[in-house]
Amino acid sequence: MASVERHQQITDAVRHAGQLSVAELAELTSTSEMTIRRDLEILAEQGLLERYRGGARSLLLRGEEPPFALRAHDGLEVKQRIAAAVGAMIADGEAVVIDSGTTCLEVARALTHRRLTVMPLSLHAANALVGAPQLRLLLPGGEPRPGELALTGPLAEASLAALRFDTAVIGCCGLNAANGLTAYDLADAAIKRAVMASANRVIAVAEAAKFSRTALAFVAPTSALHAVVTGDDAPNDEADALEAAGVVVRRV
Amino acid sequence: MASVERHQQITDAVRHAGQLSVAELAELTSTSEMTIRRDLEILAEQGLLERYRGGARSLLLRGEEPPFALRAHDGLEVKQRIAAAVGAMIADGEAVVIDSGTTCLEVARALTHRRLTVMPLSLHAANALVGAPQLRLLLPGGEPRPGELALTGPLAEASLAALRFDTAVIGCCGLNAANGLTAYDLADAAIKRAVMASANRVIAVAEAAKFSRTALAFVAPTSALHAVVTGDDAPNDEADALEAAGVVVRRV
DNA sequence: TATTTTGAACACGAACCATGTTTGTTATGT
DNA sequence: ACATAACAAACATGGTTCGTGTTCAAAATA
Repeated sequence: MASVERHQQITDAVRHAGQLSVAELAELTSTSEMTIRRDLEILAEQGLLERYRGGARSLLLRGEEPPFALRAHDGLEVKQRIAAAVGAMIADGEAVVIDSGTTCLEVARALTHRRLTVMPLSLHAANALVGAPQLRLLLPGGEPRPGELALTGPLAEASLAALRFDTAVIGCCGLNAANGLTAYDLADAAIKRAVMASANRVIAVAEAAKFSRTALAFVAPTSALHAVVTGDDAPNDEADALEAAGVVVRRV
Repeated sequence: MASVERHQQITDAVRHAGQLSVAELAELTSTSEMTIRRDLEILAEQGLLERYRGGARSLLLRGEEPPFALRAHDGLEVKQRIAAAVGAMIADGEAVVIDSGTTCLEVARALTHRRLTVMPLSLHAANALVGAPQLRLLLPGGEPRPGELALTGPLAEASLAALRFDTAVIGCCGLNAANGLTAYDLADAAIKRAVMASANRVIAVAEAAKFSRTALAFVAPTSALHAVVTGDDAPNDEADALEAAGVVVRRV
């Protein structure tokens, strides 16, 4: 599949330049203009960019969260390492709630063949877990946000309020000592808080980039976490601050 | 895809004979034994049959409900006609809850491009509706039953109890004047009752075969229904009995 | 131990997908 | 209104994948 990386290339180039012409993109990727047009059609359908006559402009604003399909393939190896480490921290028989997001989706995949009770908070993870023989799968209600398929809203919160989990695995958009754990989406932040309230142990997953980012919605201070699993390239000062706050830090 | 109809052929033959050898199946389908083995591996994974050395035996017991994947392609045209008719009975802007099952899945598909609020009771339907632009999608909580992916249990009932719908579309395993609406699964029957309690109007969908069948779990008498949509080959006496009970009957 | 069944490995062919080219249509600018 | 550029549909082509058959070594059964 050379096409997916060309799509990535186009998306990146358009995002960086703001807008680019079909001819420029054809030259950049050394393909025909027709191929570029077909690509742009697909990418526009995914909401990544907007076509205009002669080219396309990016719809990914600075600071805005890129769509799920894009993030899913980004840094997959790190996410899988993190997911494996989280899996090792969970004992058979536990009841686990897994947040939405691409890293948490990998965690769900890593737990597929375990003997556990699992409640995923996104349909992506739910679909990944369907059919797992030893797994007891539990779904919260809610409204799936387009693309992300994260279940939010009163129904989701009610589902969480009715349950108590051994472990919660939550993702985040930003995580640092100064601003705590933050999320892009307000409804998502509310869910994360509900999750943390109904779990005995909270494990946060966060690639290194998350430490230097802060999103709109505040969820909780870092002291509310019991453990953070991150990549081996996480900044030392943030890791130290977490440990000083009593959080177990695992770098993989 | 000639393979799917060969799978169907194998499943039917094995179910009819109880068990068959690899050689017999190879001759029946005029393929190689290796292909049969690969097919059996797939079918065994789906729980349709059980392999033993030299052949396979059916796991589909008489009277038991065949698995979802099998029913989904059976009588698809009728189901789609029924689904279209149901769609015509629903007005834009309504809040609709859609039951699990293959016929209801078609109803969900028929509503994809409508402007509605929809709560599907199975993950199959949920996945079919994800990404529909004009649709407000709402999911109940619950435990997805393997294969069927119908959401059941206390979480699902709680989600339903919190909502009021304009219309409920429910499927069934059996439907006739003598035994009312019946379902194979107890948990499913409980959900159907909850659905009916939280909807102003109840439309049941039922292919003709459902009228001559009665399943284990009683859900409700036919008088609890407002309308029944069925195929044009539905038995007259049952249709008359329904109309006598004040139920609108639509045959398509 | 002899025989049969099985599944992994390789090979072949068909179907499918992505790409490029051509051509007619549509939109834009002067 | 005309000329030009961009677009999209239609067709052809090359590459890839998927399904199937064959062969052979390993495993299970008698």
